[in-house]
Amino acid sequence: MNEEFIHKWESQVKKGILELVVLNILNNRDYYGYELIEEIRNYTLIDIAEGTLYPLLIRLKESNLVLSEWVEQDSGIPRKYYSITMDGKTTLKELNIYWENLTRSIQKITTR
Amino acid sequence: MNEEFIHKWESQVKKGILELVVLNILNNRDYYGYELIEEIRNYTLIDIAEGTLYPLLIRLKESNLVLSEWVEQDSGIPRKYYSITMDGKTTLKELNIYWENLTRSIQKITTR
DNA sequence: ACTAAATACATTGCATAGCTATGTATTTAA
DNA sequence: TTAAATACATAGCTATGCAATGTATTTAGT
Repeated sequence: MNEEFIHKWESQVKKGILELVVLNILNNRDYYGYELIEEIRNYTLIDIAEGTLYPLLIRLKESNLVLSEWVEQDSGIPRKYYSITMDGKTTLKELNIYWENLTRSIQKITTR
Repeated sequence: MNEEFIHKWESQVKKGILELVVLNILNNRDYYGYELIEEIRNYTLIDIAEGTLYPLLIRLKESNLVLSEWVEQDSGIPRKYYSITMDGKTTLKELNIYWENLTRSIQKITTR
């Protein structure tokens, strides 16, 4: 068993998948960044680094798939909430279709 | 719908996944590179570029997950056949476990 | 009261992998 | 005879995850 290979591979596998995960979570309700990290860890056991998530959210915004809004708190640091756009929803549908076909075909290979 | 985003995303999603696919296919029998491209296209509809596969196979070999052997043909160009190693098999089991957990958790997010 | 941890955002630089383009060489089909 | 297919390979570009680092506020522990 090649531990180093597996470690690097796990990082590579996350590329692209994290955007899929974030968009799907934002499709349910609005989240702020720090909250998303916890939510993703709870749902997928993926420990997403802050240095990964914040640039990711900026990319999604620049692609017009999400919007962001600063929200002051009664107590504590202001939070930047993200919401999915109409374009984000239609794009997400395409991603989910691609993902489903991909996982189904890989399923066939791993179990035959 | 953001076509450009989707196009880039599909490339990113393949990172890591292609190694999983190749190792799983090699787990059944030996293949040569050019043959793998066709096999992957048939099974997964993923059109893998030659410039992607050959470096990938070299990486797998350098990680001792596969072996390669030149095989002369009665007619035509010699083929370099790849076979999975013992280390490759145990590593692949780990990758498949990670992959199954990952896809199962994403499944929960996309359908809730 | 002081300190460490948690919360909440962000950026820089590195390592890695997919893709296009290009190259070599042989064989087959038009 | 020319184009396409077979079969291998590499260079450079682009994009993303991650560790490290930074700022600032709030909360919990001693």
